[in-house]
Amino acid sequence: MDDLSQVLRIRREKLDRLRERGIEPYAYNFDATHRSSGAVDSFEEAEAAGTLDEGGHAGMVRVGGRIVAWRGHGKSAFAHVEDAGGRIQLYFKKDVIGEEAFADLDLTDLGDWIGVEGPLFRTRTGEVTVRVDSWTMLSKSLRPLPFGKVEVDADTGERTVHSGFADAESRYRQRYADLAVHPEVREVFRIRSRVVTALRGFMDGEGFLEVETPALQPLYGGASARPFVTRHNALDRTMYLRIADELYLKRLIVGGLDRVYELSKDFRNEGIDRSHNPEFTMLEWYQAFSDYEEQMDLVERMCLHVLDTVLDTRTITYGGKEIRFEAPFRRIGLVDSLSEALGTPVADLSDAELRARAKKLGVPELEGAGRGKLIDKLFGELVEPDLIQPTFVLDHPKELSPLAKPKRGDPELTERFELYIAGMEAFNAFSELNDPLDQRERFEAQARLRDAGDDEAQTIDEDYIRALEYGLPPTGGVGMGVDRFVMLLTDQSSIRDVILFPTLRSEE
RNA sequence: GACCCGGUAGCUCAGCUGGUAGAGCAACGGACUUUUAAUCCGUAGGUCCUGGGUUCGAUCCCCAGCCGGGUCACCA
Repeated sequence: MDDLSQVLRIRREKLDRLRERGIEPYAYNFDATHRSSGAVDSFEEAEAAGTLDEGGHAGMVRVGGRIVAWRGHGKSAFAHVEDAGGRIQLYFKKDVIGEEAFADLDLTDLGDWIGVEGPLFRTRTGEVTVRVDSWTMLSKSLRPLPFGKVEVDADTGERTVHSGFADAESRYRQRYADLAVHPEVREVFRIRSRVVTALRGFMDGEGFLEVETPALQPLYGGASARPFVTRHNALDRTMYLRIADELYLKRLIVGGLDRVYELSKDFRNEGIDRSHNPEFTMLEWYQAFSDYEEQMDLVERMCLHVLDTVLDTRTITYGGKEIRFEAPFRRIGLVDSLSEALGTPVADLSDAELRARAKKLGVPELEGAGRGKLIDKLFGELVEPDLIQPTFVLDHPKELSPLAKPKRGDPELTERFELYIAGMEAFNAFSELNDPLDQRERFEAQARLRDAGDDEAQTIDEDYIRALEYGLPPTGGVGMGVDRFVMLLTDQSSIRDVILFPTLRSEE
């Protein structure tokens, strides 16, 4: 204990003193009658109904919470405790709770969980408060939480937090502390949960069946990304964590489950930045007899459903920009919009000319890039930054879309869309390629890319081709980055801020 | 992976041309029975990220590393 810092040592000493005084510092349960917000509501109802007693007290409540603020006044004290409903003020008075119970308050600290019982009243300054008759220790905190002091402007209600918990690294590593001291962080994850619930509700309502496919796979596919590689001992073979759900879900369409969706973690062994975490949440769905046109309508309806359900608005602010969701969303052709940006039809430009344009814009690493890649790069440079309002980008080059059907009337393109919102790709969809022979050729083209050194090119999945040979009906499929969508709805600039425990390097 | 920025008390930060460190909050002791960033008086609290180097002397300068943030690249 000598090697503990002063603040930790003193709390250990208080723990010992609690036990010496016969107080168990770690309780088994607490029978609360209200959450803090409900207690305040009950007081205001009594007040409105005129049922307060002469002293201005409403009925007894029992509330449990974490002590987040303390103001001692000698023979009395004010505190705030916080629970899932918010904060409520407590008023401890020596001649109400008794000498001994009041003295025991010396052994409490910010961060302790306590339970209190007493009637509610309104203080001179107007705050609904529990006048504590008795209190119990629920859990002694041995490590100080980095509470900031919260200043609330009486006129505007504006909250200012003084010297809070700002170190990004600590906040991610100790998310429990981040959540404990930041109600607004808790709110982000409540919204995340509601978004997921709304997505499920939408898919279920559209007649889709929620399914679970393997996360641990003998062969990975369905996207271009490097996988996490692991080993199954009993089978004595290499296994991969999935990078996408796509190929398994389409096997289910072959099997006759005509509308399926999966909401799950995918894993990609790539870099980490503000919009990428190695494990992330995808929603993918596939609908038989459908194509990408119909899926655009479905995506629009889904976005509006989630916004209506979770935020009750169709206008959001992201990074200071107002984003309006109004169906139909804008639709632009990838190649058409690029032609416009270039001032010359892309079709009239040779690969060499495209390469020269890209080089002029400072696009690096163009060696070996094919026409499709050049078009994609130029699009990313010239068009993408302006896609703030929800915009469907249509019909990507075939080379970039090995699982999408050729576009009707233009076999160099595919029937594919990506939905961009606030410059971020949030959805990706195809009319699914269901010609097994074409699919084999596409896989083989990918294999040639692999042999040429592209370790993100897709691998040939013979079992998937076998499934296609049995017959995949026309199918529309969509993948949605759930984390990114939550970023939009919660106005968070980093994916780490919508993932409870983002991937970090080891602390040691 | 490249570049830029950062790592000092439990938290938020300051620290001058190099002389082994300060503040506010939290904590501790005292005063205070309606406060709310409570107030007032006092006290204690440090692996200055790690390891080398330069120097009489390094939180500070140099090198290497670790961790984080940002930008770019990668991630169709």
